[in-house]
Amino acid sequence: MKPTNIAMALRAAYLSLHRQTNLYLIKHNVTADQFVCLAILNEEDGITQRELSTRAMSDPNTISAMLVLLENQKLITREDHPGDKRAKKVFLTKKGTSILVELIKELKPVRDKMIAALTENETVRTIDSLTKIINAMSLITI
Amino acid sequence: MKPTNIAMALRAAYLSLHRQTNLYLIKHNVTADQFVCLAILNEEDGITQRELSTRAMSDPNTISAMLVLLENQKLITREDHPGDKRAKKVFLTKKGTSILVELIKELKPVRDKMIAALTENETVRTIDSLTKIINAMSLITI
DNA sequence: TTATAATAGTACGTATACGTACAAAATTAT
DNA sequence: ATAATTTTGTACGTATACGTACTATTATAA
Repeated sequence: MKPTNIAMALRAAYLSLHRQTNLYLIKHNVTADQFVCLAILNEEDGITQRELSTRAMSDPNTISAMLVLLENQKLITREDHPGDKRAKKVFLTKKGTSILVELIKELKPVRDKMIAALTENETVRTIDSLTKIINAMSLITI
Repeated sequence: MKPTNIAMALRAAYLSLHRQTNLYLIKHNVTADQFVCLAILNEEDGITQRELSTRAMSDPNTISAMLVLLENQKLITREDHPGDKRAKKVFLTKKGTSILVELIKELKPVRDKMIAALTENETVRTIDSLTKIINAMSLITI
């Protein structure tokens, strides 16, 4: 598998990673994208949906739908924002926090494959290059 | 925007590129993923849906649904495979071929941003690293 | 040759991506 | 202070991602 251009390489790499991640998480009834949300909330609780969508690189509509599902599974809760009646603050529940620990364990083989695939230098350089692409493609710069 | 790990960097870079591409193509009623299919068919006509799904890194179900939409727009046609009654061969129509030319023109700003974002060496190295990730994440190696 | 397994494609269901449109609330402009 | 604009979140619709299940066909095994 050798993509001819960087766009197809990005597509193939992202989709492959996404599929692998979903495969390892499916037994916990959590998707790769839901894992991203849970992990972000684990870093900082009580952020707004807007902030969560920014950090997760997801559309606010998508976050809205995902949070309904995560709420139904009792992995997160939402509270009215005290200072802004439009906004909602999102919190990990105890169940969400403990499941996240399991998910992280479950994903160890994926992390290991990723670490084995690239040297440390390559990893740093690749993140650097991807960051440049992200900034170049940023919608803000239109 | 500086992702902390390579998984999130990949996610952010791919989604950003995908959004940019969709933005530039929407006026032609073609999505980024449909563009991928059209471009692959332009390289080689008459391949099966299975082959197309492999090259596009898409699920056969997804390809099936996309081809219905592209067929409705008269951008592709499908014929029974002469040697395999299960399979279908996919072809670009004249309209599909000429629209693809327009789409490629439309995407010039995206290509230019991508070229400006990385040096030639960086681009080569990034494709190389992404290829390693693709192979590491390949479902075949499970 | 007949039974079994594998393959190509589709139907259906759920999750995600995201556009448009909307209501409620907050911010800014005048 | 009031009007105009922006922001937060949701509802709805279409496209994509992909699992499961199914039919038809092909390839393989017995």
